[in-house]
Order: sequence, then structure tokens, then C-alpha cells
Amino acid sequence: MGIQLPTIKQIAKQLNVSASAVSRALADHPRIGLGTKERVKKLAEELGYEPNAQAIFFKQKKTHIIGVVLPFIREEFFSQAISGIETVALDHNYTILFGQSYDEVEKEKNVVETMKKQRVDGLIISLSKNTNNYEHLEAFNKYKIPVVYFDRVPELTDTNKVQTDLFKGTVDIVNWLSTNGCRRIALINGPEKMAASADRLKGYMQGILKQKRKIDMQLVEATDFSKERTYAAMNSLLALKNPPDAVISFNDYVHMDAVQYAKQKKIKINKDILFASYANLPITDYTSHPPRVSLEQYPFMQGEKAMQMMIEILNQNKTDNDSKINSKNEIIPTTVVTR
Amino acid sequence: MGIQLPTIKQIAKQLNVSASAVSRALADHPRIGLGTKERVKKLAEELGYEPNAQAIFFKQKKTHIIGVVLPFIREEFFSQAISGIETVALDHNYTILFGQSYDEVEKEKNVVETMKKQRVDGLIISLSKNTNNYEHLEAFNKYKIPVVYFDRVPELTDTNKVQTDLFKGTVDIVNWLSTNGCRRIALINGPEKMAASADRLKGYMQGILKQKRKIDMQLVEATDFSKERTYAAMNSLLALKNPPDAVISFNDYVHMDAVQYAKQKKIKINKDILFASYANLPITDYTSHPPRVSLEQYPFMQGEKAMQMMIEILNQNKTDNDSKINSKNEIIPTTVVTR
DNA sequence: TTGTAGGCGTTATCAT
DNA sequence: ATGATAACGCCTACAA
Repeated sequence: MGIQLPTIKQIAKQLNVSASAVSRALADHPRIGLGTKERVKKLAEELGYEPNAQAIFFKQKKTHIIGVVLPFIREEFFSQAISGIETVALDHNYTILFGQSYDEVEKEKNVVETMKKQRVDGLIISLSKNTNNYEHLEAFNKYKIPVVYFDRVPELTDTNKVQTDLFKGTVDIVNWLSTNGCRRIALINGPEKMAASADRLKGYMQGILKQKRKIDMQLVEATDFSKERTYAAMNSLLALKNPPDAVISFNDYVHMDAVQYAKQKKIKINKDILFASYANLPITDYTSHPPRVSLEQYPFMQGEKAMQMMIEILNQNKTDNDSKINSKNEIIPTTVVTR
Repeated sequence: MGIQLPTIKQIAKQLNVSASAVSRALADHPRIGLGTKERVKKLAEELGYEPNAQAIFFKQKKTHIIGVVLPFIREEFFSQAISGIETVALDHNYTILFGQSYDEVEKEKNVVETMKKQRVDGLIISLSKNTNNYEHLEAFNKYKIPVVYFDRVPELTDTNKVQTDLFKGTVDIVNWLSTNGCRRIALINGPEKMAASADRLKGYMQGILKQKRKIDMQLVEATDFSKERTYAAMNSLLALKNPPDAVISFNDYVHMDAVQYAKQKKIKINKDILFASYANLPITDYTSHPPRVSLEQYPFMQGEKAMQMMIEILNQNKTDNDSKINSKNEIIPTTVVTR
């Protein structure tokens, strides 16, 4: 015996008043009789009336829905990030439409397209590893739907970004390793296309140079994040005449695979080779060999900041009717964590 | 220079035809001139027209949005589950509104309320550990908004559920442990209120009885999933005159904490005590001591099934206008995985 | 203080 | 083959 959620009209009819009277009563509008107001509120309560957000937003041309697109929710980094986004969103009566790209450009395009159709008020996205063309996202600018990138950001100026200072962070990691006696520091980087990879590489080189040592590109490998490619990278590194005494992995997941391979090769983890990584995920606490050094990237905070930025932009758009909005860029400081 | 997304009206004006003509042209309606159709489609393409899903769904009183509420997205079990939900949803042009309860009843109520305001077409939820009152969810029935529970389901008949057979699974675990020589099998269960805890306990007792041994309730502890409570549970077990030779943990996260504590107490993991668990999460591959036995619960599949069930219900509602819908209950078989 | 009317984008139903 | 109109739920300017 399903009935539909009560509407203002129904309340109006039952009370023999107009819909606008009900609307005003519910909104505590000043221009409404006290008696009417009470009767309306009472009935609304009884019927369990709830405003139809869809209708309101439809009229206002706002949905109060923010699309969030992530590569993989199962990575703790991203699940923390979306939690930060959600927390801030709830505080401001926004709601999260969820989608994953699974690190594939095609899927990313699809999800993003679906979200456009749903008329999200804004889009928060962390790019797939292969996204190097941003047309599907720049389309949003045309329609004044703000896009905020976080962590995996594009190489565009003039967009809104929340990111960590990976360059500095990587320099810090190299410094720490050098201070702790490492002389042959390797890097297992991510796909070349990613800005995040470029930043790491630059930081790595800068760090090495700062130590007045020469850069040896044999020590720089790349992975596509698959276990196979990470294994291959480790294999190459271990096969060097002069193998590394430290390995910096792109993130904690790459790190886990790198360690797994090294163990198979009887390497003594964090003895023969020091392992460093990015993200400092809580889950690494339970792993057999957490990285000796990890760069905390505060994913929850990145999510919060991204959503806060989104809300600022949306509020700005509301007032400044059509003025050009400056793009925002928030850089979250990182912390080198050791254990 | 933001413009708004083009509408049917705009196209109509530019082409000097009526809005309905444009609508029909776009929909490949038979009653429309070929020439008009082509001109409309061409312009729509040029302008990048996209139907406003909000408007359509508003008219149809459908949103094509399914609310999904989980305790903790950062648990791999739930991130896998939501991926299953998302996959099926996308295939059927549904979209996911995301929310977490953080295992708190109050937050659960809030999110669920927000989703009702957003007029989701349906709700898929895995309950918070403390939810033992279902009013906030039964409210949905009244308005014919289907609710599908998965994994953490309520103790209600007459609702739609997707779950695993935890009773049988637990019997299987106990069997396996017994076959492998364990005589003092302990259980670290979840909160009493949870149906999932009750099922485990029943299965545990059944399993022990099947071995013609007596049930010793000293071997049954409970945790609220906090590290502290799990530590305390392990502490009690290890302090027994006759300590266990096997520990079954409520899930892999509890397992990790249980192992962590046991290790501090110099227990040889999976030697002195065999550890068993539920979920068989991929992440345990990287942990120092994966459970010797784990009950695979196929979270991705549970998500898929839940969403499929939701779609069936929605389609049924579309045809059978007001007939009572039978509640569905899907039980996913589990598998004992060893390593 | 309260009612009426119009409009948001779309489509179904009539009418032309 | 095409156009005009009404309707979905809500809000708001305007009218009474």
C-alpha cells in the first residue's frame, strides 16, 4: 500500500488553503497568519512531509549534488579522501554522486558524462593514470560547472586543484635516506603521463643533486601499478651491477608489491635495502614490511579541502554573476614519517 | 563566460520550430519530418545538447538515483561491494548517491534522511553495527521506495536481503580447524546486536557440537571492532587456564588486531594458535600473518546482486501497479579458503 | 494575511 | 508533420 511522499499541494487541499500559503508557513515566512502556520506545520508533521529536494533544485537549477570520481575506491588513500569530501559536503547540505574510473580513460569519460547528465553542481575528480587529454573535463567549464581536481591533478594552469607538494616531499625523502647512509637510491615511479610522476622525478633528481651526487637513470624505473610491472621494475633494479641500497616506491601499494618481490629474492627488507614510499596508509601498519619512510599525504584533509574549495566556488558564482573566477590552487604540506 | 547547458527550448527557438518537435526529433519519434529531424539533430550535436536528467526524472517522478549507505568505505569489503553495485548500476543507467554511517546509528539516520529528501529511487544499505531499530528504514516502505539490505542485514522477515550463509560458513570453518587438529577453538565475535554475530555464534556452536565436543563459553569473546576491545578479547583468551589453539575472528580487520596482540605476547601465529577469519580480503595478502583459513564472502558479487535485486524490484513496481511485492532474499554461498 | 499565476525542462496528449 | 498545452513540486512576485 505504498503512497507517495506528501506534497505541499496535498497539505493545501486538506487545509483548504493555497499552496503558497503552505509554502510560506513551512518556510516561516513573516507574511503568514499564526493560526495557519500552526495548522500547516502540524499537518505537515503528521503526514511526514519532506520537501522534495529534486523539485526545489530543479527550479533553482541547482541539484546540491557534487560528482566525485576516483580511480579506485578500494585504495585506502581514496576511501579516506572521499570520507573527507563527504564530511564537508554533509555539513553544507551537499550530497555525493559516486563514480570510479578504474584508472581507465574511457570509463572516466563515461562516468563524467553521466554526471553531467545528472546536472551535478560541481565535479571533484582525481584523474585516471592515463588521462592526458582533458576535453571531457574542460567541457564543464563552458557550462560553468566547477571542477576541482585533487591529488592526481592535470597539467593545466587555470584550474582548481588540491594537491600535495610532491616535489618537496620527494626531496625530503631522498634527504632522509641519504642522511641514513643510502648512496644508491632507486625510484619506482608511476606512468610518465602523470603529473604526479613528473613531480616525483623532479624531486628525486633535485634530492640527489643536493647530495652532490650524480643522477643514474638506471636507478629510475616505472610501473603501471600492476603487480607484474612492479615486479619487473624490482627485477631490473636488483639485476644492476650496482644495485640500490634504497627503493622509493610510487605509493604504498607499489611498495607492497616491490617488497613482496624483494623478499622472494631473499633481500632483507629495510636492512639490505631501505624501502620508502608515499601515502603512509594506516593499512601498512598490518603489513609484514611497512616502508621505513613514508610521505604522509593527508588524503582525508585533501578531500575536505577539495570540497571546501568547491563550496567557495559555488558561493562565489552565486554572487559574482558572471565575473571570471580565479582558479584556486591549494598545496597541502607533506610530512616524512619514519618507523 | 559560462553559459548554461543548451535546452530543447533553445534549439527550438533557433530552428523556429516548437519544443515538442525538437523533443520528438531527438527521440526518433515516428511522427516527425525527416528534414526537421536532421536539422534538429545537427544543431543539438553542435550545441552539445544533453538531456537534463533532473527534469526528465522530475517529470517521471523518478531520479534514477540509488542511495548506498555503508558503515566504512575504507574497509576493503565495502569498497568491493560498492564497486559491484556501481557496475550494475551503470549498466542500467542508474547512479549512486554515496553515504557512510561510520557505524553510528545517528549518522545512519541522517544520511538516510538526506537520501529520502533527494528522492532516491531506492536504497541499498549495510547496517551500522548498532542499528537494532529500523524505523528510519521502514519509513521507506510506506512510500514504496524499495530498500535492499546486504551483508549486515536486519532481523526482519519481509524485507529484501542479500547475504552470505554465515551459519554454514562458520560450521565449515570449525570443521576445517577440527580436522586440522584444533581442540580449543575460540571465537572473537562482533557486537551482540548484529544478526551477523548471532549467525556466527550459532554456526560456531553447531560446529563444535558436530565434533561431539562441549561448548565452552569462555572461548567466546566479543569486540566492538576497536583495537582496544579486540586486544582485550585476545587478552582474556590467552589468560585462560586452557588457552585456545585456534581463534576465529569476526572479520579480517579484527583478525589483524588479534594477531598483532598475540604477536606482542610471543605467540607463534598459525603455529601455537591457528587463526581463522571472515572475508578473505585481498589486502591480507600483504599482511604479516594472513589468516590460515578465511571465509570468502564475495563482496563484489554481493554488491552486484543487491543492485540487480533493486532493479528487479523497480521494474516490478513499474508494471504491477500496487500489488504487494514479495520480499526477496538471496543467499550467497561462501567458500573456505586456506593458505 | 492570503490567493493567483508563471516558470524551471521535458514529454504526452490533443489539436491543427 | 507539427504546434500548443498541461503537468510534475516548488517558489515568488504580484494581486487582492
